[in-house]
Amino acid sequence: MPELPEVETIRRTLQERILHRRIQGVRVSYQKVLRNCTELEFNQALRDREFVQLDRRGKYLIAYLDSHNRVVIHLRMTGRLVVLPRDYPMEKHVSLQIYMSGEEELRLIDQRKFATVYLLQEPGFGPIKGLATLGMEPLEEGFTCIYLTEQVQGRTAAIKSVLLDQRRVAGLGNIYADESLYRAGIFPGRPAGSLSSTEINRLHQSIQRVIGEGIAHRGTTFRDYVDGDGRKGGFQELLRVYGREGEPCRMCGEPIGRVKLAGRSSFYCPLCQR
DNA sequence: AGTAGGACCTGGTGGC
DNA sequence: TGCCACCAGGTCCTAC
Repeated sequence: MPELPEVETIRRTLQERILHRRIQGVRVSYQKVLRNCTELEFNQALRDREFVQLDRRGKYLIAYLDSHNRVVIHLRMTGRLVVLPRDYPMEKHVSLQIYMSGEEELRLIDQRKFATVYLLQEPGFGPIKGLATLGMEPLEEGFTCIYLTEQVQGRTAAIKSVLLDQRRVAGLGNIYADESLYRAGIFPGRPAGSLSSTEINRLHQSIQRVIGEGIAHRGTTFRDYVDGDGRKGGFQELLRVYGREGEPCRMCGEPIGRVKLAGRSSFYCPLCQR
């Protein structure tokens, strides 16, 4: 579900509510959510500790304990993280609860059970391959036109697939990739290597703008995304193509089209995107 | 090296 | 109302 702007919004809202609070224990109701440790090990590592820092890399959340151990969470499609009073009624699909001082708890709720949680007790991100191999983030200093050019040149794969490849650009998902390509006027199925330098420049600018605006609007609630406070995002009002099949393009009025690329729906304007 | 397809899961929607 | 096929914002693995 959440892409970079949503995960960043969750990070910002959550850090106010979980940092520097004593962890009293954990409860794992879906065992497979823990990918590299048992419930017992997880409980032992967290109990009587506190989180001191909450970072984000791509779509991963990284929570640092005062022991220097780290908890890494990826929400995948439907994961949600919310802080609630301990006696708040249990929702369906709760995978994990972390009990904190102050009679509150952090809940991981995940309808499709794809979300993953790791406990890292050694330096580095080795055990989490996707995290260890992430590319540049759109708003990171190193994400330059030159960098993007290196990522696309010589590739025959569709530019959309390249944008979704987290090793090349960290944090884009289906929504923000489509919105970036629309704003750059590039058809998602174009071979990446066929983009001119002008198009790469436009795409670079579009990605940064779309991600920046996405964060400013606290993410996109297309289905059920909410931040750590339970609030919906606002960027869905600003979507130009995603989910708008058949509706008029805001630039030219042509009905928005949809194609399957790499198994994913891609929305685009047949006239504005070449 | 690339890419297509299946796997991981559940629920909502639309067709009949 | 019931049943069924299909769809979903992500990533990983295997097979070609």
